[in-house]
Amino acid sequence: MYELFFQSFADKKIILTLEEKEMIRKYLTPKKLRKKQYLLQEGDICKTIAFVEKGALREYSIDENGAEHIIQFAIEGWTISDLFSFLTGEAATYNIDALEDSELVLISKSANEELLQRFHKYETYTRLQITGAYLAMQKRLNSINTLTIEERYLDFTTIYPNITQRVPQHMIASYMGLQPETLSRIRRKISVSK
Amino acid sequence: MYELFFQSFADKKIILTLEEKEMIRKYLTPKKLRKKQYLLQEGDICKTIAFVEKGALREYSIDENGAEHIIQFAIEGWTISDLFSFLTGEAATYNIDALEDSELVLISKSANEELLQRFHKYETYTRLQITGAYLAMQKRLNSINTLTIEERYLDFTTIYPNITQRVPQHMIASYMGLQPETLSRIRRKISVSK
DNA sequence: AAAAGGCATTGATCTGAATCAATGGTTTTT
DNA sequence: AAAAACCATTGATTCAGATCAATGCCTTTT
Repeated sequence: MYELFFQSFADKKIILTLEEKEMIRKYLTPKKLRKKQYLLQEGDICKTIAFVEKGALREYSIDENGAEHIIQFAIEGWTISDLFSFLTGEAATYNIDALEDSELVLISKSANEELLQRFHKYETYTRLQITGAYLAMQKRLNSINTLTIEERYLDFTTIYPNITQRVPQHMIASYMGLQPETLSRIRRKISVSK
Repeated sequence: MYELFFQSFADKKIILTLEEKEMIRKYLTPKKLRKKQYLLQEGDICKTIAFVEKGALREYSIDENGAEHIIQFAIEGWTISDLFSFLTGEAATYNIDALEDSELVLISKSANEELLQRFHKYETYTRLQITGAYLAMQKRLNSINTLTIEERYLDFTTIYPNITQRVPQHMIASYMGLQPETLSRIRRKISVSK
């Protein structure tokens, strides 16, 4: 259990002994989520960071017109949370729900704090994790300003080839800040030119 | 010297003794930059993280049409770098230059690595720093998808009231992903409605 | 098995931002 | 002090993506 979670330490060159894994394991809680089930709703306080062992989730905000805007997908190996709410204890501005039946590893606020204090490698893990997330988001922001929509979609399909198969197209449009009709037309354009 | 730099530790509730400050100071290099001078050019390898003690800088990419796209401003108390290039040693994709005569504190790659290894509080500082940057960027990305341009500009002026006075308007347009003409019209619209 | 709901696609039209162009003011250079 | 470069603003026009609308397919519900 928690294979992928521990794998994500190894991916960052953080080597854990069996004892260390045992120790960390005590701070973790497994959780299964059915498709369409919420992990977090806007207004609630985000109590956990979730690591995805299996399945797929989305994080999104809802604007004043009731439209959803997806800011992140999370599949196997990804971490998802309303980090601002988690860290500050303020009401969440994002919703998180499952796009497929999913298996998560949850880290509570107290678990996170204790792990950070007591276990140096966990702080390093956290630092590398957030650094990677920062760089990915910076790249995404830059793509929005410098690339055409076609290029951005092709980028998306190469970076997340799996998600394209698993997630409805209108959600990819939402992630890209487009209307579903627009993404449909972009895809047609691309398929014609090939 | 380095007042603001050490202040940014205190802001994060990281208390440093005089001895610790002395120790850190040995890893830092001061640098002055004239207005319009480059700190980093696309294609070079980013050798340092820069903390701004005084002045203002911008970080931007240049697209295939030669247009500039500003992804970040940095004024007093901010940190600026092409983090991807710094961490991987690959060629930088961003340019950084000074918008005013500026005074920086530079942290080299080796200094960063040694500080991370030898001084736990520095790793914590780094972690909190990148976490704040991540949250700010996430908020910015969400604003792009959920707010009108007017709202985004008003947000910008409240979050960075100083930058508005110090930076040419067309650069703020670039940061927002707009044409200068469009931002000018938005501003007129806002001033009329008040 | 039938009905309902969700989804991708396509067409027609509208609209907000980009583009092109000109002007006057301000700052920088010489 | 004059010339040059830079910049914000305004007007006219264009265009890409949004919106409105309809259709057929597929999946889920009953």
